[in-house]
Amino acid sequence: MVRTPILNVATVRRLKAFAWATDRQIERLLSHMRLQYVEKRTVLFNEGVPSDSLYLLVSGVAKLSLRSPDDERVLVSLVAPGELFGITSLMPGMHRAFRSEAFSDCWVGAVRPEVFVTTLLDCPFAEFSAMMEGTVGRWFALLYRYTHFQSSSLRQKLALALLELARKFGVRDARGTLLILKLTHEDLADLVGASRQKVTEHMKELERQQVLLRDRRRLIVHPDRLRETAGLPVEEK
Amino acid sequence: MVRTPILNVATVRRLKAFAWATDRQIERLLSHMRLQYVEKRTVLFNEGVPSDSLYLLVSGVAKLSLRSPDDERVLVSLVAPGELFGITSLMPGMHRAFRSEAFSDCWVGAVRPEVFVTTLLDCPFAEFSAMMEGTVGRWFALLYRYTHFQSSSLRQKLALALLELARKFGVRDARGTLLILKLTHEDLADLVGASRQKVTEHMKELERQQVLLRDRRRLIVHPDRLRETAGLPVEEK
DNA sequence: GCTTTTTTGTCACCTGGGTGACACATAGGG
DNA sequence: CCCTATGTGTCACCCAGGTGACAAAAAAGC
Repeated sequence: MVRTPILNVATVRRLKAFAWATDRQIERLLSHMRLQYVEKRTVLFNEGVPSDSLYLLVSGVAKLSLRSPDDERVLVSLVAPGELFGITSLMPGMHRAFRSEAFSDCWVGAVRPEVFVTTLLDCPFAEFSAMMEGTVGRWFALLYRYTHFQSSSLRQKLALALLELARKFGVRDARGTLLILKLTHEDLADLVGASRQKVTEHMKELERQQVLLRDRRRLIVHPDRLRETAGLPVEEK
Repeated sequence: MVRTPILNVATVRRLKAFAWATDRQIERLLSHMRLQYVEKRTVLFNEGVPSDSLYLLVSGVAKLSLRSPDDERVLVSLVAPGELFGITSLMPGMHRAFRSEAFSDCWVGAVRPEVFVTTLLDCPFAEFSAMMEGTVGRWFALLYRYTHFQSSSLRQKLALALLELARKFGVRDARGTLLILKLTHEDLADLVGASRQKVTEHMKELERQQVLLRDRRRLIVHPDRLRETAGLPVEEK
């Protein structure tokens, strides 16, 4: 039988969580936290689902992972006791970026993000949340790209990188999405961590497959087809 | 000659920056923002330096990069007009994670992070900043690892991953830093995106080189030597 | 327009790391 | 304590992508 841990201010301090908060704030927060036992291998949340809770790992080890194009699991990170996770819940309408499951038997505390923010910061959740999105949302996109790079071929990495560029620098055009930058193959190579030569080869091939085309030194891409060659699930934000 | 752009509420709205803020807030923010022209290839800040400004890209394209072990530049991301960058300044005492330079001629607005936060959120900077660190600081460490993976050999990736694990799960021990987890080579392989077999080979070699040792199924690592094999600059947080 | 510099396209060749296969070691459960 | 399942060590072989080299094509100066 497993004994339920006691979750009080002292425990939280020992875990070095919320180091910046006062005892009173932590007490209030704890009163809204539901503690749950999660058995090894159990999935706490899956990537892509709406995120409505923020978690504190009390004991054990949790694991964040994602599914790669060829259906393998990429282990993104291991979560240590005292760490907060499920942070997408702090940004408005954002879905889970990773799957979380128990790497060993765990005790986990869950709170609603609104409670978390208003308790520890006394500022409306909506404002904080918008601020987070405006500032760190970008980093998330980056992390997303890099974690997906992990198990991708060069072709897929290129597609992923071009998709990000299309989102940032693309304008609609009769023939697709026009990237308003002049990029050399070398720039792209630096972006995906490959050699210039191979990038040239793959770009040629992508052009041949009508995934993109070039008008002088401007690229026009076809996001849907890019998404397909990147091996991403059909529709995604 | 270059004409200085006009930076007013309308311009900011067109850039879709700070979409959540009111006109009054944006006006106040702008009154504290110093606009500067940055010529192509000019470095705005370097990785590792203290970060005391937050930037808004007004026009042009900026570039974030880092130097890899073998002294190559990894292009981490291209920044589009309307994006905020230099976000490490929002976390207490954090140093720049990347170098930022102008990819094309740019106009950039700079603000002090305290002004940014207090203007847009009306909450003390110190509190917001601590909150950021406590919540998204972790993601930064991840992004750091993944961006460094880009140009690393398997051996270096392993070292990087083990360093992160040591930071999270390590306890000091007479022989080094003991990781209080039972990890299989397969777990490590998933973490660095490699095959189990190769991980076995490299772990064996690292053991032979006294970078780490094994006590039953627990790892004891030597962070300094790991840092060395990871090809990281000598001392770093 | 002509010259210089920067990109692009394509080779041939090499190497780090993936794959499959299998023996051995270890750890846990009963 | 034994048996089974799970982890480790080591092969031989293959392939994606790196490297160097060089010619053709575009851009950028002038």
